[in-house]
Amino acid sequence: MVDVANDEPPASPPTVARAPRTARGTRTRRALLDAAATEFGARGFHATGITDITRRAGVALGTFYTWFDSKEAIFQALVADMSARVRDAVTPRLADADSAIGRERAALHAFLDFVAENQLIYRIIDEAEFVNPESHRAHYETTVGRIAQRLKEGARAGELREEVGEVEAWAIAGMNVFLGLRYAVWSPDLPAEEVARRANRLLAEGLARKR
Amino acid sequence: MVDVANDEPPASPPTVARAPRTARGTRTRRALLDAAATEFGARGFHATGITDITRRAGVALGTFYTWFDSKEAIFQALVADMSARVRDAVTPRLADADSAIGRERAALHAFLDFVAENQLIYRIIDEAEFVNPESHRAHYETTVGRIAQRLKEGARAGELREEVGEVEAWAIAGMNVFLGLRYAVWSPDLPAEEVARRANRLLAEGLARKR
Amino acid sequence: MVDVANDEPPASPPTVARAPRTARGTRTRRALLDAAATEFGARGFHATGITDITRRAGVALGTFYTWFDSKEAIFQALVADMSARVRDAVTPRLADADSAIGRERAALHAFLDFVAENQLIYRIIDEAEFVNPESHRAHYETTVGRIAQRLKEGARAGELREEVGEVEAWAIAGMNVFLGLRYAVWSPDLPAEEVARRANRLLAEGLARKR
Amino acid sequence: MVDVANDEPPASPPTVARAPRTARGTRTRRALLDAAATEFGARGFHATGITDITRRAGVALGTFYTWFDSKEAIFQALVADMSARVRDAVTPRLADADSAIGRERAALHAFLDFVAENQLIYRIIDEAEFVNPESHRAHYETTVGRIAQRLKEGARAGELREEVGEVEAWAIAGMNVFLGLRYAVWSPDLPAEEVARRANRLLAEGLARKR
DNA sequence: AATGAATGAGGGTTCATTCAT
DNA sequence: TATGAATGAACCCTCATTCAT
Repeated sequence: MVDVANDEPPASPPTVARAPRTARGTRTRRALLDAAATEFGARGFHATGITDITRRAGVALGTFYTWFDSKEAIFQALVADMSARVRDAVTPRLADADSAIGRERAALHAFLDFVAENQLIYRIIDEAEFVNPESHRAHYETTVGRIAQRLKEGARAGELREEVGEVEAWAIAGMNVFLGLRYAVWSPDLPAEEVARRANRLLAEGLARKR
Repeated sequence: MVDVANDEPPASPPTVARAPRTARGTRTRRALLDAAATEFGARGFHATGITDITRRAGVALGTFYTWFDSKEAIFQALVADMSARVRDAVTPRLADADSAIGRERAALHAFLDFVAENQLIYRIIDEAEFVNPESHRAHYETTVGRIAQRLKEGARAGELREEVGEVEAWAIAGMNVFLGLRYAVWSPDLPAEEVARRANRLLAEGLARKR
Repeated sequence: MVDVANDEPPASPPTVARAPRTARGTRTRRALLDAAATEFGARGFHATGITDITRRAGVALGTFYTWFDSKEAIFQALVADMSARVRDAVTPRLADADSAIGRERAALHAFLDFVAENQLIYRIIDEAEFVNPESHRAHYETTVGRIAQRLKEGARAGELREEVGEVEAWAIAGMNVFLGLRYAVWSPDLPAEEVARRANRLLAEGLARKR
Repeated sequence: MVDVANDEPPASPPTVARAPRTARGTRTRRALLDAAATEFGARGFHATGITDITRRAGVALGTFYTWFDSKEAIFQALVADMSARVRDAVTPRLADADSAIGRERAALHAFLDFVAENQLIYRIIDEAEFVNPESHRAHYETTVGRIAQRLKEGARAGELREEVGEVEAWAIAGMNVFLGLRYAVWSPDLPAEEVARRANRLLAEGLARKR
């Protein structure tokens, strides 16, 4: 209610987080991010309290706010982090393949492995749709962009049909995510390799019986 | 507005909601479900308060608990309802097609139409993953079950490869959902028909260039 | 962060408080106001917690927010209340006097009595300058307006100098308030009557020695 | 900007602040006091954080506690400083007048000028009533003491009525403060000179019409 | 069945102060 | 002296749920 003159611009823009200026700060910030990943992964965004995070990180409650503006801010930082980690888990495995179709198989396989190893925290990305839609959308647009890029290269190389594009890339992303949820999170009753092989055959030749 | 009446005996345990015994009760219960669909769709589960629902339904706060045990209970009822509505929107359109592949095209097209017409409330199903995982999983297992069923029939009819099965069905479900999110919710920059056509060609013959 | 369509106007304007619809509600709201007056008066706005108020009122914490939007809202309501009570304590006493100058004496005397009887809670009005400047200013502008009105009438009646006006009214208000603080709140080492008599002589004839 | 240096031995107990032993220390302490004056003036005591002060002063947060024991301590130091500054602004102007009544006019005029030039930070003194009552009371008792002293001298000189004393001094103080708030802070719609002239005529001869 | 007031645990955030460097 | 990270008690407010009418 009280409103008086303020002759200064409001500090710095509300970016995702404050940058540490000391080694200790860097350590603490990292500990908070790791703890948050575990807690959000285990209980979800809404059921996780700041105290859950700080307790796991081994710091006092107030310390949280030294490094993050809010619960949403750390969540957003985590989504970006996860997004990068998925990419880093997939990219190097693409080199294993020597064809456009094979690269998609390698990508799915790597993705399934990553999800299996990070079952809980992987879901952070999907929860972002309901917590921080921007970062969720940003993640998937980037991901699909990379798939589309690969498809285009496959087409240029004469391996894939000419008109493959964004629609096909979104379709592949959807396939991968659902297969990950079903076979890496819910019930791993098929080996990742087998799942990747079958899905890849669909990509390669479709479902129709050969005449 | 949204018709969430449930004319079938509920598949879920009767703890979810109480059955009305008067016409007035039926109206009130319906009003609450409609209001909840709109509010959950617009703001999401956690940002929606019981008062948002009762205000929109035009009843007093306490009345909510005459009809539903909890916020989760009404959400769960809505998910079941949405699930049925998606099915009811898709099933009749399958008859338009005269081949196994064509049926998947019809299914996707119908799904995209449904999502476009129910953009906000459709997302209730996806949010269920983080609010009420059981109903989310139940929805997708049922949905995928139906797809798998169709694929099996296509195989039996000699149209599809022999070994199509669950993996392919999950892949299709994922494709459909992501294409819905991208082209029916986020930015409808391609007509549903075109999206369905391209995705269906992928299913029919894969991505590889024909030799 | 999540921002979705909202097709309704935001309920009612944030007036000072919600109007009770039942007798019980009226009682509760009154109890909260009384408790708040006592607590704010004793500890000041910032040192008073909502729990101090609800504890004294004998209701649960959450009940506070059934009747008031915020701590500031109840404070504002109290200032308006106090303002009216001061006026109601002073106005009837004006009739005791039969001259313009005499009316100012009666007013000050009544004011001193009021402050003495309500030492603590009277200060709420002054604290408003730093908590809710609008209501503070509103109170004093109204008060001074009433004084100025009386002075004008005295001038019209030929009792006071022609040009008495707003400046004189503010001067009188200041006198009264400081005399109240000093002789009714801090140390009542002179009877109200004596204080009023001396201050009134100043108003009547000034300080200069008669030649 | 604001000069809050205190060149005199502090009248208050030495717990209020630590004395600098180096030139650098002196500069830092001064910077903190200046920053605090600006911030407290602009936002009030409670809305001002230590970080607001240190940020404006250009020092690190921890440095604050090198020079002041607490937020209250620096506030108290500021009140004492403001009190001295008001006095220093008024005292020399008394020499302009050659009568007891004239001295009160000069005092009010000087006070109005001071308040106009220091609108925001002047209010620190009044906020002290709710932050640090002792210093607030000390300020006004000193101020009123000086006024009473002048009145006594006027009486001794035969210019003022015999019995002028403390009551009249409090009345004058109240007048001055309210006129300052109204005509120097809120809306300067009359020149200080005119305000002082009218208020002084009230002091000189009262309000009654001359017969 | 419906109403609207009452409940109180819980949660996110602030901020004066302390401390290790 | 200065720095900036760390601390944790305190606080306001929300909201799902209960209850008396």
